[in-house]
Amino acid sequence: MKRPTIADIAKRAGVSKGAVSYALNGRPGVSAETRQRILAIAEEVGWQPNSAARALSGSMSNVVGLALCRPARVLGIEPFFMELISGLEAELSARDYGLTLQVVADAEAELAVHRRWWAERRVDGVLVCDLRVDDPRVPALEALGLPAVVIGGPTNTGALPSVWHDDARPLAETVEYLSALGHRRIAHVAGLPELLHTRVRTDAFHEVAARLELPEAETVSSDYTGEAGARITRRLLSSARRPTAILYDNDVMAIAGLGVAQEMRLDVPGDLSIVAWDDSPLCQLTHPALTALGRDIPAYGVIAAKRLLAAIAGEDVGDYRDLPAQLTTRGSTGAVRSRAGKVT
Amino acid sequence: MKRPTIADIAKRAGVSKGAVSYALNGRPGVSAETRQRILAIAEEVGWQPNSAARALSGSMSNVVGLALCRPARVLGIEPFFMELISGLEAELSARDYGLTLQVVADAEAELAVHRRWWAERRVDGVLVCDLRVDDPRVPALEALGLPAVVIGGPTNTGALPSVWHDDARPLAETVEYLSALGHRRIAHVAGLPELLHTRVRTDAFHEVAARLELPEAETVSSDYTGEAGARITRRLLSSARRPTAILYDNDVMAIAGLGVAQEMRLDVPGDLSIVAWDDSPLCQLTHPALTALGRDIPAYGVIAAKRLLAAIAGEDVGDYRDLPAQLTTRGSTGAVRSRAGKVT
DNA sequence: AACAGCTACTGAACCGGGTAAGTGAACCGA
DNA sequence: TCGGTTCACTTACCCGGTTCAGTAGCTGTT
Repeated sequence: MKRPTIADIAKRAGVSKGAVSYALNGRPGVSAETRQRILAIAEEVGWQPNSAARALSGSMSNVVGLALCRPARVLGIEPFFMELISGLEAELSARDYGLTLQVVADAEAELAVHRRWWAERRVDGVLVCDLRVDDPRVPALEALGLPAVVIGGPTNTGALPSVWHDDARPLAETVEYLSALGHRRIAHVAGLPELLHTRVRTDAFHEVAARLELPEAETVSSDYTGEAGARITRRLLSSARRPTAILYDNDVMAIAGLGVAQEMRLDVPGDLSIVAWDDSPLCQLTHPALTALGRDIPAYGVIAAKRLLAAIAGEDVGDYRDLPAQLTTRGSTGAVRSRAGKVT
Repeated sequence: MKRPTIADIAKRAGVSKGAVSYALNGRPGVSAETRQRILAIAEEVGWQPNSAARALSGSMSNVVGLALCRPARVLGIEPFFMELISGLEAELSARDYGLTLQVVADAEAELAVHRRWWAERRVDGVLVCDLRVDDPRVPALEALGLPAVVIGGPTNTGALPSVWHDDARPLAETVEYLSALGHRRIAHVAGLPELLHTRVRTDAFHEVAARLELPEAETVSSDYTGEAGARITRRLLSSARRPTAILYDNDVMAIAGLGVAQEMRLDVPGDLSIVAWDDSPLCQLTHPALTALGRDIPAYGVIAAKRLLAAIAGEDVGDYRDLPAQLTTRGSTGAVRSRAGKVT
């Protein structure tokens, strides 16, 4: 019942601790015969290395950290994080790495957690989500020398490697698609304005709006909750010159927006087209189903984990550009009705 | 830049390592004056205990483990797990405990993870989710002597303490409520049949159906996905004697079911009443909004964490019964239409 | 003065691995 | 036959804390 140590194995094999250590780690210094004997005993007694002892002498914890700073409600309802975690986990556990998770209140708390993890040598590296426009974590992590991979970017990441994807192009393509369907008044319900990807999307939105000469393009910030999505949609649709298409920065808000439109007796897509960013299974459950910009999030997590492990191993990891989001058209988008079109 | 150790502090304070250890841990053996001096130095150099060294000598890792065995898609879309994790985390981090997460493929893999964690002394205790009817993890964890708290139960948990809530009563109340609204043909779209709570709910459903003399009460198993919910709903509503009310074991299936009903031009709640188990914000985004059985999941997580920490501390922890789910009625349930009622 | 009892420490062992340096025996070439 | 090399180990110490057994110095008691 007591957990065996290498000393126990050494005693049973009639060799020293050192020999056992060499044998178990596949290092030279023991004969093939002795190695076999030691491995057999280790197997028999169910030996596993004590992680603390390994971490203490090897100065590696074989753990990476992920701190999330979103309120419980949002974390729960956003499939993104769990899908990302699934992907991270798949890669980490395949390489015998653990993942520790901490939910924090804000960016300062997250930084404090990183510092503590580092000082306590609890993790070998961290993943940084929700990159902010002027993110205090980037210079702090650089100063600490704690291996880190930023999920997002690729700008504003300092010297930290990033795993990113281009949001500007898919956004432009989506607006171009809506424009081709005849939409002239398009609104963008964006996410938290302090997040970098919100900035990227918003900038791209205004740029393409200018290019396509859509002077009434409007961006509104939100907090990703369904309530915010509903409230903003209600306001947008109540205005005299209401938009004929709305692009939401997550699926929950898009679903809420669809609900508001239906409550206001607007036909989707006849009177209003809706596009969601983040194509989770939820998008297929509504009626009409939501046209959405989707990516393979677990795969993104796998890449991020691979890169972080490489960075921990001391490799010189550069930025990695993942595939951009793909627009999947479903029932929520369509051509502008002639009447609605005429108002323009 | 190099992280300070107690030896560094000892040198600067002109005392021995032991004295520093006593001072930093608030134990007797040093004068108040010396203690102050040592604490000041520790503060100044930013000392934090090396977690590996502590774990090695103290034989406590200050980490608890949570293994989840659901596919990425389901994990992402079920708010339950993230909300639970938020709650767990709130309590754990307040007590300087970490949470390690692992996503696994099946119950055997989960057990293997528990064994490894135990053998490597990586965790001080584990949380067990998704209790199965005949769960191999229970006897295995008992045999290991690894502190564990089962989230679910209270039966089939052997000698392990559980944090549970009664599903039978809320289910019965829900069926009684539907019955009072005139529903006679009620279906139950249950979750994975191997999960204990599915069994509890299903048994309760048939018991109350017998009591209320609803011979056509039917339970169908599912895998919690929206696709399953849609498929089963389509089949139920296509039958000659279709149900007038359906109770779904999670919100995603309920939303999918609502979609199918609307696609089939059935009025909700006129032709069909819908109740969802798990009241996430999603339930309020549909039209009509979903009547749902909800609980405070983060609070449940806090309790589970408290209990696990108590069990780790060697306290004799008993089962804890949390509040049962509360039915929140919204637009998706209503009285049976006379025409529909007559069919009975 | 002798002794007990206390405080405030010190020194060393210990947790369970990793690893550099050292050792004895076998082997090998000149 | 002897020095050099390699092999297969052993020895001993390290990682950074915790903890237990001393111990020196002071106080109080009789």
